Amino acid sequence: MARPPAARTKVLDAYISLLCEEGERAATLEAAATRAGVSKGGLLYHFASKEALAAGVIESTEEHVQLDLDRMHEAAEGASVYYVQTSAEVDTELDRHLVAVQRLAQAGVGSAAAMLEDVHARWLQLILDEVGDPAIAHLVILIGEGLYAHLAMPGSWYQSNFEGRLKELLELVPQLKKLKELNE
Amino acid sequence: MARPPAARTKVLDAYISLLCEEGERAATLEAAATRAGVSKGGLLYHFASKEALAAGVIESTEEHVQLDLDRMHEAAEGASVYYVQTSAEVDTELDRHLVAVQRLAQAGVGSAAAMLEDVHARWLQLILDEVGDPAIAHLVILIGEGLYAHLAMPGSWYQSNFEGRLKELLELVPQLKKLKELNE
DNA sequence: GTAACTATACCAACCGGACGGTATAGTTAC
DNA sequence: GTAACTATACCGTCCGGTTGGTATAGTTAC
Repeated sequence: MARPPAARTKVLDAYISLLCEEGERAATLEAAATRAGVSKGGLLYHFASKEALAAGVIESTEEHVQLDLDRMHEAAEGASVYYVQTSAEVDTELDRHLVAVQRLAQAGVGSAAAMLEDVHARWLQLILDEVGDPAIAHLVILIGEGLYAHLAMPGSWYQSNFEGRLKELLELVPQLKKLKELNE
Repeated sequence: MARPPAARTKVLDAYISLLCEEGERAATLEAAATRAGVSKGGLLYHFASKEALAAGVIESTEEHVQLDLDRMHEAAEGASVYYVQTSAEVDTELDRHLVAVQRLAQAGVGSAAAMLEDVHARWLQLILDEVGDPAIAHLVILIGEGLYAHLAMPGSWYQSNFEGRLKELLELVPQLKKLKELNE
């Protein structure tokens, strides 16, 4: 191997950015190549098809997810709080990847949808391990999902209405565990 | 004047179905026309452009949203519970419309994104009127959003994991109001 | 009352552009 | 000399939109 495949990484990153910022429809092969500063031929040298590109995104995402799950497992603040907090983070590499995968899933890429299901299942398991009760775990997952949906949506409604309230929200999350007792 | 424009309604319904079931990319003019049992030309007679079709969906959605907000305002079980419950309903006309608008928003249709922001703001206001505390209202909105995100996602993970747990969840929602006191 | 005309509600065929993908010939860095 | 590209040209397909036409029902003029 002579030179390291610099283009491969750049193309993947550009494609993810396009998916996040412009949507799946705008994320064409040529647009990805241009944004990556690579020729279309160069892109297709590394990713033989658009499907292969999507697979590349998913593969790269899986690595980030695995790291996140490890951190979540060992988080001092608990899995639930960690999960909600990271769901609200916009600028991490993991979130960029997950938004991209979400876009792919909604565009009909089956493996992307499957991956999201799998990730959700793994998140749920860790939260369930912490909080014990399935209904509470359900609640926590939904809150994270809700935050996530806002991030994945174009527009700034979330920013202007919930900004700064995140800290307050995170303080409420550990209290959710008490709900079950309260309910009985 | 003469015949009623039967095609118009059928086309709108077909386009919404396509957006929900197959995604924005598959929701082409020809696909919508075919599903509506109309020629492409016939479709374009009623909706001069794809943009006009989207506008038709949004307009139709606005009517359903208005009805829902009225019902939410007068719901005996309270705005929060009503909101979460209806967020989990898959088969209503309103949800079909909202999923369609969401798909449009993520495909870059600005007016669709604007509408969703507006609807969220109105939902939040009603919930805030009920629960008083902004952080709790925040929480409720996010739970509904989370449910909604699952519905809008292809795949059946939600069905197999959360099915039947909705009742339990809905019982927890009114308890959320107590969180604030608990926290102090 | 009927012929001429208008408006509505479509359909079928086509056009231009974009996009995914192929092919090929040449270039650069190690 | 080989992996990692660039550059360009091209093909088939699909998609949004245009055009030209048809059928039907109501409206007007006489």
